Amino acid sequence: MGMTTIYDVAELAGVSPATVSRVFNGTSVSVEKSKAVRDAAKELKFVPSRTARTLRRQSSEVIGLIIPDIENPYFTEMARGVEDVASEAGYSVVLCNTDAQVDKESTYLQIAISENMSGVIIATASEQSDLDLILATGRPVVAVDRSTTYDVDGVVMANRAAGASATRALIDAGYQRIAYIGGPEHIDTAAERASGWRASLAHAQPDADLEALLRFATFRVDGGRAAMEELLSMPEPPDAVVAGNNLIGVGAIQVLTEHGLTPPRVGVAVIGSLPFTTLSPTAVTVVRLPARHMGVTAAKMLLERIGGDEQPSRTVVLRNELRAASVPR
Amino acid sequence: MGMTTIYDVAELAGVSPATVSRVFNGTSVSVEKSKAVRDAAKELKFVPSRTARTLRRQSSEVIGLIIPDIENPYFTEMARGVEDVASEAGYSVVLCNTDAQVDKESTYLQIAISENMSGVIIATASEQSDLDLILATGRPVVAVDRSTTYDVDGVVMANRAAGASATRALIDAGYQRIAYIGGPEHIDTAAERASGWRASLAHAQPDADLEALLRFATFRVDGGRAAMEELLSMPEPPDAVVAGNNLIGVGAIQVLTEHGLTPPRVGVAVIGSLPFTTLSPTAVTVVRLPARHMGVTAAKMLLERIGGDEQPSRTVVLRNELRAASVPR
DNA sequence: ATGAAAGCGCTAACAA
DNA sequence: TTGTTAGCGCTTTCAT
Repeated sequence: MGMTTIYDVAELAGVSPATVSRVFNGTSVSVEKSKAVRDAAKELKFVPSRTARTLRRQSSEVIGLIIPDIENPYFTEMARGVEDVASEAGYSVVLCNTDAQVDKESTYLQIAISENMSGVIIATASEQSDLDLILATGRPVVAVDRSTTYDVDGVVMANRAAGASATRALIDAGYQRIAYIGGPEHIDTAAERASGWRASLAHAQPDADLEALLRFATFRVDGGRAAMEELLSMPEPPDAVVAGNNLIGVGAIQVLTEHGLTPPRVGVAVIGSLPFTTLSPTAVTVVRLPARHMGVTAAKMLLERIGGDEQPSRTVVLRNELRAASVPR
Repeated sequence: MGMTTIYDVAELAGVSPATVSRVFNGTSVSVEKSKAVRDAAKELKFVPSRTARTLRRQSSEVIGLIIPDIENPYFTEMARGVEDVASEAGYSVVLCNTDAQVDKESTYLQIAISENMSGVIIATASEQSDLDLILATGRPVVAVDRSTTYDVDGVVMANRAAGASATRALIDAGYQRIAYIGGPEHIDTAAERASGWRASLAHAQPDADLEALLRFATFRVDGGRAAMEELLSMPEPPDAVVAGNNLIGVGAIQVLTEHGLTPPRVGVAVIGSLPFTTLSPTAVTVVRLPARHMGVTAAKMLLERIGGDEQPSRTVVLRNELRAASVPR
């Protein structure tokens, strides 16, 4: 029960505790002693205490990944990217789910400090997110998906371009009344994507009443469902819709299917991938967002900062990839 | 940069470090001193070091959740359940993704020990999984989804029943040649679900050649796709299929859709939910597995053990819920 | 109720 | 190369 320590190993191996520590940290130790230590460690099933090491070093090989919705495949795909890079570098990743609540987010940021994590990658819960405390500790922070008002590194999608090209694909396919269901207005990604839709549509149809075709929802399946129902109940319903994220897209398509309006009868373009869709892949236009790549990029940037990189903060904007529906209307 | 400690707070508040500690641990301190300490702590933006506390106490308010596939919604749904219960009790959850690899799993189990986590919830990567080391430390372990040969608490689904009722639903709907695509044969959940299928089908069709209709795949979308393609290329293809998990189901339905055999033209029953499907919910039979509930149950059991509960180990089997397709063939 | 002091397991500066 | 030793920040006995 009482864990075995470097002192136990040292005694069995006939060396000092410091030598044991050195063996496990790769600093110069003679071959014989090194072997003696390893043998003793194996014999005693020694597992070094990260806790003690962290306390001593004032830093742990752990990075925090703070996201608003762990059940959204977009974020889990990103988490995979982060994890792959981090574990390659010997870091472990603590995944924290905020449910888009600022107070939960604050708690996790405190924990990051309190556990001496070396850095944090965060998709902020809202504009209200408070990074002051963690930045005051000098820990590096990388913002993903959403940008912040803080002077930190960031990795974001080309959101306006995504909204624009999704919309253009529907225009090119001949749809006339193209609605937009976006995420919460106060989230910058949502606003930017909507502005891309607005620009494309205004360009093609200068006289269209855009605001009548615009809905804001939560970034969740039920948000997409509710907004789609509402759009269908309009006196003059849209003949196509752009979904502001993957889950909204799922909800919208579900409702359309239930109403017998399976795409492409009503045109659908989704910003974000639908990894678990059962639709024919050619029925819906998708603007693929490179979520995994976002995670990989963020993790690399964070590790550079942890390594002492002091250059001015950067924001990387990731290109997205249009896959237009190929089935004729 | 150097973090503020209880010593700094103590000095500002004019008390001893021990008193500061007591304030943050809820032991008896006079009202005035308590207030002085809180004020000083706020002023200095004091964040107590979990690392130091963990080292001293030899235990941290962290539980490890080790799963084979973080991108599978089944596991993220479960993670939500774990997280909700844990954070309610003041614990944080570290999510560890093993990719179904035993060596990654061992690494995470070592980290759990090394970080003094209070316990672990694990969906084992395989039969080879090695829990000896962590059990030797006396830490509680709860096995989820898959059972183990170790004497630990467990929470599992009623897998055989799930396989049987999925199959029966297809039989009742009038399908004749009902294939099965299961997960890897060596994983017990996969084997049990398959045996449920086998039993139901053998009962209804004593002369059927079951093995010709059985395929094993990975528990992933591509596994389902490959197996379904193979089934369709048989001289006498099946007219229905049972998918051994959610991702296999997605893959199978994708392939069917691409071949113009949208359910219910070919009958489909899936063991597990399809949270992001865009199908009409009535076209496919689903055996809902209560993943969130599994997480909740496991977390509660683990917390009881952490609290000192010493009763003999238990395994909870969770009931599932059949939602038969309601669209006629 | 409060303070003094020891020590959790490790690392790193200093000596040898 | 190796050992000795002083903490990292906290909790917790033991006195007071």
